[in-house]
Amino acid sequence: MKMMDIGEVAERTGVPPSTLRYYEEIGLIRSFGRHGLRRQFEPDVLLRLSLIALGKTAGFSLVEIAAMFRRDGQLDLPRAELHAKADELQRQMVDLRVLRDALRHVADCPAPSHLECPSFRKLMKAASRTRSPRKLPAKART
Amino acid sequence: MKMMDIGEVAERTGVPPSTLRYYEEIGLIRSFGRHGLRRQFEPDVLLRLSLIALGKTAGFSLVEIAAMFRRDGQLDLPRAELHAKADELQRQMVDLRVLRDALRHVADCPAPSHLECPSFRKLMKAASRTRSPRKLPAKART
DNA sequence: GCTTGACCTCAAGTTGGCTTGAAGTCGTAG
DNA sequence: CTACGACTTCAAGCCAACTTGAGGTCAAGC
Repeated sequence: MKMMDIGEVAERTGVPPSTLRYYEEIGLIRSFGRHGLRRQFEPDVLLRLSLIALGKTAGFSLVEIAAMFRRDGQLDLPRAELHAKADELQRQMVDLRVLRDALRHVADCPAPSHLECPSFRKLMKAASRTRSPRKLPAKART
Repeated sequence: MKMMDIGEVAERTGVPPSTLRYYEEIGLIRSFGRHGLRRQFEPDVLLRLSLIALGKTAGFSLVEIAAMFRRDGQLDLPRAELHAKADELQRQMVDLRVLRDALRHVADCPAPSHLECPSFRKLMKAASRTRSPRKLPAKART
């Protein structure tokens, strides 16, 4: 039962204390009582934070992620939704490929104006067919 | 010189008038004078909006996109940067593939608890190595 | 027993990309 | 000529996911 202070959790996960408090506030994680004022976290929380990170990377909102945990901490993953998500990622990959090719073309095309280059226009058209992209959550740590 | 009202532009691009006004406000598009109060847009703007959409799909912010246009409407993209961007997209694709596979596994794995499934844990680890994901801008119109 | 510094709360602020609402203008079809 | 409806402005609101700041608490090491 080695409990951790919020600072230790932060250090071990890279998730800042303010965020951990926020996560607790919205019910995404739980602390196990206090030591004085201080929240005490069970080691459990580390795994849970990994799962949260995974979910975020996949483009789920915090609310969606919260819904995937059962009260016992087990995952309760909506299979159909996961498949949908995987398919969405697949489409995103296709879009990215088109885009990547477009950028590469633009970088190498000798045409005086990209806007007049037929193959660029074609690539653009392909790209404009893309599905509404879901937000891949940011936090590019700049 | 067939000018368009904002409504026509909206209809032809799917971008709502409020957004078009917002884009003009931040200098992302321009209108060519007014007819009475009404903005008049040149057909040009349609192409420009396609490019903007393309940029958004690639994960560029509106500010970044704005920086890619020269005053004459031409694109101004340094080759090196474009290649870098393309490479970034490539990495993003790889990350997405890992994630997609992880999701598919989770959706289909018969293990009683994902947390105990070795291959899930492995996928999680792989996913947690992913680069900082670029924001694919959202606003899936729900 | 006192200082220290890691924690605490709560409210408010931030960012990006828009949307909404109220109140006003104006070209055109009838 | 008048009504209509498509436009206009401007300020404010919204959302997610946090962060920041002010002011307070408290356990542990000296």
